[in-house]
Amino acid sequence: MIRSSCCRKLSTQCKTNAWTRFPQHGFSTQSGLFPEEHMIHTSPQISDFNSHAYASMLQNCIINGESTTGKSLHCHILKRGGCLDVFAYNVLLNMYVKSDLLSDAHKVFDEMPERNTVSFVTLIQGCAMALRFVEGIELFFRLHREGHELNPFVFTTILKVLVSMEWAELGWGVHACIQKLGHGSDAFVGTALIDAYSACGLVDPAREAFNEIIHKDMVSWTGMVTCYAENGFFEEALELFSRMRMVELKPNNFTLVSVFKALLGVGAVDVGRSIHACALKMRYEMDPYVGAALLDLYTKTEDIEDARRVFEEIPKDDVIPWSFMIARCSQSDRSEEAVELFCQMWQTLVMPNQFTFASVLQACATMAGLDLGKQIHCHVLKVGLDSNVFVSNALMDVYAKCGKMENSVELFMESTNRNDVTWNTLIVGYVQLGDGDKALNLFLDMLGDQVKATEVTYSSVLRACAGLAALEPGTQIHSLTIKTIYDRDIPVANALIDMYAKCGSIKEARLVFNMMSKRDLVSWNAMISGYSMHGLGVEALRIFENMQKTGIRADKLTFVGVLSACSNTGLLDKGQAYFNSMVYDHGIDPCIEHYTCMVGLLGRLGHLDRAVNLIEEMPFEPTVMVWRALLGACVTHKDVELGRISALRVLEMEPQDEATYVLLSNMYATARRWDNVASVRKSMKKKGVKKEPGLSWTENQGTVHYFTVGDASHPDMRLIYGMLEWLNMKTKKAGYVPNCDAILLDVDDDEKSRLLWVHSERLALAFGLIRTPFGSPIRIMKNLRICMDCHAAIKCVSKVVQREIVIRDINRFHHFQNGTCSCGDYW
DNA sequence: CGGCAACTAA
Repeated sequence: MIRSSCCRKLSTQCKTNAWTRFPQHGFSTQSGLFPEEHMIHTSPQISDFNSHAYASMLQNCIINGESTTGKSLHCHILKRGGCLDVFAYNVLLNMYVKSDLLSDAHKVFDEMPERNTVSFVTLIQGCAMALRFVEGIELFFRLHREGHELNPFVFTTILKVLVSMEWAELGWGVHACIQKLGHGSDAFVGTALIDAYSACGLVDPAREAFNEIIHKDMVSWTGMVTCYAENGFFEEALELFSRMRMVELKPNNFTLVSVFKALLGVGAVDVGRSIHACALKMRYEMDPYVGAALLDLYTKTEDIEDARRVFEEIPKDDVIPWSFMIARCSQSDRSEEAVELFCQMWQTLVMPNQFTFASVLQACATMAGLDLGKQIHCHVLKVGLDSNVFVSNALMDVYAKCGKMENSVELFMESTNRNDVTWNTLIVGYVQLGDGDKALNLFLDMLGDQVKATEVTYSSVLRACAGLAALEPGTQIHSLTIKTIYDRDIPVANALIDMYAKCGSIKEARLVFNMMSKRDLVSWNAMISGYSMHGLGVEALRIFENMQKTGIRADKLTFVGVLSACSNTGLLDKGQAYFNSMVYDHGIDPCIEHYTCMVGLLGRLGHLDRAVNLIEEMPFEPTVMVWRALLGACVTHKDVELGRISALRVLEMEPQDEATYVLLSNMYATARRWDNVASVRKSMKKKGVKKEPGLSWTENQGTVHYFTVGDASHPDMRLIYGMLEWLNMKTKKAGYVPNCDAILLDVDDDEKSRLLWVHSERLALAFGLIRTPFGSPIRIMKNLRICMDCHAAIKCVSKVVQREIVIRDINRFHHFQNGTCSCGDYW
């Protein structure tokens, strides 16, 4: 009687707690799986405290996922002071484990009057589900210590835990134990072993485990096929699959997934199609995993139509097929399609996840679709995924690629989750927009924030250095890459070659190139165009010939380098031959850059008529670069009329291009057509052409020293002007005659000569001569084309002072040495 | 009363 009243009391308690708060999980009369409330009091089994009845009711709770009901049953048992048998306790334990209530499970486990192997295995499962692997392992040891039976269930369970922990050492011990007990022949244990070895990439031991299984079932075969497929043994996977069919085991959906993966690995799409047909016959086409594997197969082999067909067929109530298609479209340059799919998905009410957003935003970034990006940004906020690091990185990338760095920075400032990609996105954004200074500052902040720089970081900041022609920072970053071993990364090494070449250290560039153990197309292209921009055409062509021997196929950019090397060096026959070879041997359609090189090459050697013919013949509208190339040739070869036409074409496209006015004026002056010189000056004034201030700079001991024309602001100015006086005297003696045509101002020749000697590049040169040790090269950068007279003067200086002088102007590098320049006086 | 295998990926 006492028991009964307790029970009544408890049942009302439970009713208020469970029934009112969770009506949907309460005692369900409709399901018929649980007795109605009054039945608890009247049921004879329960009043007799029948463990078996509780066990079966708890089992029903597990099947139906009714943890609340299970809990109240537990309450009943406790209140009645009842003592279940070990079987019923195990079911109770399992009920808590399956309801993700590990601490309750632990409590039950501790309170059980006796435990058996099943109790341990059940709790270990719970620990594994809650990712508390160490606890699981401890229970395994305790099970062993307390002398419970080590049956196959124990091993399948513990092997799974070990795989999750990636604890191989203990795995071997467990395998030894399995063999000692002879459980290796058990299909379940054997398959768990296969999976464990597969996860470690140990295919041979997995195969041994497979061979030991006496009665191999479907799962064992599939496990082994999967092991091969996962570890890149695609042929073996397919071979085992066909053997499996010979023993007349029908593959299931699991098998098919691995087979499709293996087929993708060997690129056998056609076989894939026939197995796809089998899958249809076996009605597995609606399995989401099979669907995803098929999408994987068809999208990776560029067979988008088949992929689309699969996609149309399979169920789309899950985010994965959508994400899959969107991701693959974004990655394979079908951004519009990716966006379209995203819109469709949005309408089906399937919730996009972080992957979906990251992928569709990637498509937006590729398309530079700002409005679209903003709309998706709104969706991201709505869904609350804006704090996800992948999504916010992708958003930052969209804004950066659309040139909206301020928005990108804003997101960066707000972000609470940052990783290396976050920093890289911003750095790459600045580099792409040509803001190298900001990129480098951000790199320093990144290092200060203890974020590890990656290959992407290094190659980007090196690109920034290349753009800024900043040799010293570039060299420092080079040492950082060596320290972190990232210098062995091909893109980083390629960026180093480019950086050294663009900073004037072509020898260092070659050194990096030589040190590379593996080179790709970009490495060769970087080296070829590096030599080309330094006027070392013969070296460039030698590199190109070596490249041919490696079997790496040349592309458009390779030939831009090769042809500009010919152009910069004046190798007409070779240039023509390479141009033909490009078209006929390499099957590359010439683009406007190739034609520009050829126009420059013909023009440089005085074949102005042929250059004009080529312009007329080429299948493109000539760009400003083409006309500039022709203008340069006209200046050199004193063809005033053609030069005038070329200059007008340039000015039509870029009316504010001061350099062109200067060239035009110089040309007229050389031809002594003074009235034309005056009209050029007039039209410059009329059009309000702003002279871009000429700026030259040189690095010295970590500081960049800038000079403008006639600059007197540098602290070493007295020394610099002293040096210039001395150079003036020495070069005059060595035969240098000032070319006053380079000065457009209407002043007398003495004054013109004086003005020439305060050109920014000469100030920088004088500073370099004062501040650098004898014998070391002097590197100067200029933001405009080097002036003709400076070019002549510096050639002379290089002989007088016996120093190598490297000047990078807006077009190329000039290596002055012993009275000559690597450009051969043509640039 | 307990155990083994498969999907996207910035």
